[in-house]
Amino acid sequence: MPELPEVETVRAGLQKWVAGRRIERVEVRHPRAIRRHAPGAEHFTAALSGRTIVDARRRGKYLWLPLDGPVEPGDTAETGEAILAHLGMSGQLLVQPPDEPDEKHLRVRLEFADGGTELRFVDQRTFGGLSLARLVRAGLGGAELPAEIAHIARDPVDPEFDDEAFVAALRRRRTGVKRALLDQSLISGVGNIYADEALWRAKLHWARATDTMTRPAVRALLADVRGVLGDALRAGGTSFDALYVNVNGESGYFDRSLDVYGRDGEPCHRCGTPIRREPFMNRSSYRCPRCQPRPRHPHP
DNA sequence: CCTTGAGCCTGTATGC
DNA sequence: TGCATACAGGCTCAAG
Repeated sequence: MPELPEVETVRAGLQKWVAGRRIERVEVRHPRAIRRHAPGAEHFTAALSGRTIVDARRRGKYLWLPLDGPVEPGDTAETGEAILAHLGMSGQLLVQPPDEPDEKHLRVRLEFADGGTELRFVDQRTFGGLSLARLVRAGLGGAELPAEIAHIARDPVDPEFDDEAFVAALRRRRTGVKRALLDQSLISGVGNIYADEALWRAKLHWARATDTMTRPAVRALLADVRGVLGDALRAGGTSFDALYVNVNGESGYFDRSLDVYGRDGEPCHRCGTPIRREPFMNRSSYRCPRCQPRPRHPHP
């Protein structure tokens, strides 16, 4: 499942393979894949044709491709436009030769004026999608980013991530610590997998009440979040099935070094106690019952 | 305002 | 064999 490390791997691939290339033709094969683009498929296709992709950027799990050329008529303070992409659970952005047969779940195809490789958005479960976004300046001295994601917090890999503001904000919340880690308006880029991994490293139960955590405990957790993400980034992203592949179709391999996620019944790498899977927010959480015992006063 | 939980979507795995 | 059910889970939106 694409979380921050996987999306960053894709971003780096896009920067290498599509930045600087002019879009000639766009084909929308499934309307749901551009459902966040309100004006519809025809507008999306027309607006992209002839534009050049100038960069590949990312915040959390979102990535966008800034475009050259004209902004929409009437725009004033805005700084430009970009193709905004979210991979959802099963989305892939593949750079493929034109003669490569279409993937079964091909949703959008971008062909370039140079006649070389094309960019394909492939997504089995269609939780992800593409849209055309306006770039805006987020606050004074803020980053330039798509208007739709201006509410998303900086991710912990961002050099401008404010550690102490995060520590204070988390401690102000009245919720469980895992829910806080998954809240993209508090910290972005962390999903179910890396949340579980970071909590295992920090020896914290998912239901630990955020307002009972000390400042040093939150700082330590943040360091473990960075540790997990950093290890995954170095490994090139995680893959659990064939659904996630990077921009060139190459599978990630960080799954070999996971400590808890997907390891129900297998021994904890620290103490040998069998890892346990349990329901959490309509999905699953994995933890070591001994290293991460239920807190005395869990958040309900 | 903040917190919570249902629903979206489709392919795979499992049980009867 | 066929059918039903559970599961994967980031995000949105409505309700509390």
